[in-house]
Amino acid sequence: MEHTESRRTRGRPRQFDLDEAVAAAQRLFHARGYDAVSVADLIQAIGINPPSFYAAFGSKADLYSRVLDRYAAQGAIPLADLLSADRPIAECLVAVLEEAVRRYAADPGAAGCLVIEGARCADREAKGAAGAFITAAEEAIYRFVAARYPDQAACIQDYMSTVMAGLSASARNGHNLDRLLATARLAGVGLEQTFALNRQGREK
Amino acid sequence: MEHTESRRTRGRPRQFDLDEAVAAAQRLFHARGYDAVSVADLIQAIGINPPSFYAAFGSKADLYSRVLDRYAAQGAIPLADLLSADRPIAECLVAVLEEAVRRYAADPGAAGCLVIEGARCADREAKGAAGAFITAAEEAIYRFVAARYPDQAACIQDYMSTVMAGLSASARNGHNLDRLLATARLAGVGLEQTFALNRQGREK
DNA sequence: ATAATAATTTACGATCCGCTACATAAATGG
DNA sequence: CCATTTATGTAGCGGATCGTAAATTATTAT
Repeated sequence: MEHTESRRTRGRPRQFDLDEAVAAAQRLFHARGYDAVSVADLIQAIGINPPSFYAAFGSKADLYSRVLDRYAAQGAIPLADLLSADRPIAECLVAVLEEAVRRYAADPGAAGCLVIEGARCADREAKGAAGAFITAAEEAIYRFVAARYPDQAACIQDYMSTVMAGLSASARNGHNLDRLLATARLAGVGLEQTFALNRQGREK
Repeated sequence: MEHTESRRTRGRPRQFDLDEAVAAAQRLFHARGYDAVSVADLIQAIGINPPSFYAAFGSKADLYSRVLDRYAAQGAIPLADLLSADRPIAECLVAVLEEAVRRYAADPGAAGCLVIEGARCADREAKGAAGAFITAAEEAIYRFVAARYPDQAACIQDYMSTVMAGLSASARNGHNLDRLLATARLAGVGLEQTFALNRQGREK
């Protein structure tokens, strides 16, 4: 009926929608963080019983991994677009910060970054899964900067990571979009000056 | 013998040192965060049994409150000193960031800020206790800036909170002192330019 | 119809959690 | 010496949590 892909398989059909379940889990994880969400919470939110949960997802960490994939495919910051622009580097990086902030503040019930906050959990597996996404983003930023300013790339990568972690935390602490944007732009001053000075140095 | 204050009280004397116990709890809370430390962990680290724990501290949250007091008295950033200096505002604020970073990176086994990280926990009571310290620090920064630049104070307060949360997170993520210091100084550029521009505006 | 497959429901076992009851030990006050 | 007070150790209760075993139900294949 609903599934276009993979025509009728053998046994009893699943009575809940997989993507809806992952979406419900995503809302929970985003709102409370990985550790604070119990399997019981997930089961209740999805509306199924434990055996269905474990049969469908394997474990809480595996489900979280699916949530991250879903997020990457739908809600994540389009780093590739923002960084491939032919604008000045600092402008691109500030655009990343601003775009991040818009997402962090979009849902007051699930403030901050799903990935950054998820990486702070105690579970090794979930931490690794979220950490992989973070590492990928950091490497994208590194490569983007290193293409033109190899010496600055490492330090800018650290700076971007730190600022985004801070912005995510502040979003969780109730800062609204305007406050977060102001903070992000203030953080952008350091970026602008870094590359402005660098350009001066080259022109000398 | 050991206690100079309050000569011998009535009943059986306590067989463990209160401050040592609080110190052990502080190490645990700082290393793992509030939520990830169980009462069983604390009891084991202190070397006592549950009844002694509850008799002495009341609850995990109460003990955490004691830990925060101990931290404020010993390990916290001396905001009053750093901000009362007659140096330029931006310099003072950068000094705060640098001093913070030194503490965040001091113990690799307990990286980041005890208070900032503690405020992220799920327990309402502990969150409130840590939050009070954060609010006090934020207000100190606000007042310091507002004394000379009332219009900028709120935004600078947000910025400082965000950067410090980010630095604490990066410390937890393994950034060493040098990397953190570089990040803090880059964050300082935004502060310097804010007040440099402001001064220009006045002189016009 | 019967077998095979897979999801669902109910129920439960194992573990850990925070916390306390109870009896005991070690000190002081009369 | 006895009462009082306070801390300690053992043992365990009630609850939550994760995960699974067993029987049941719904669907497809032959």
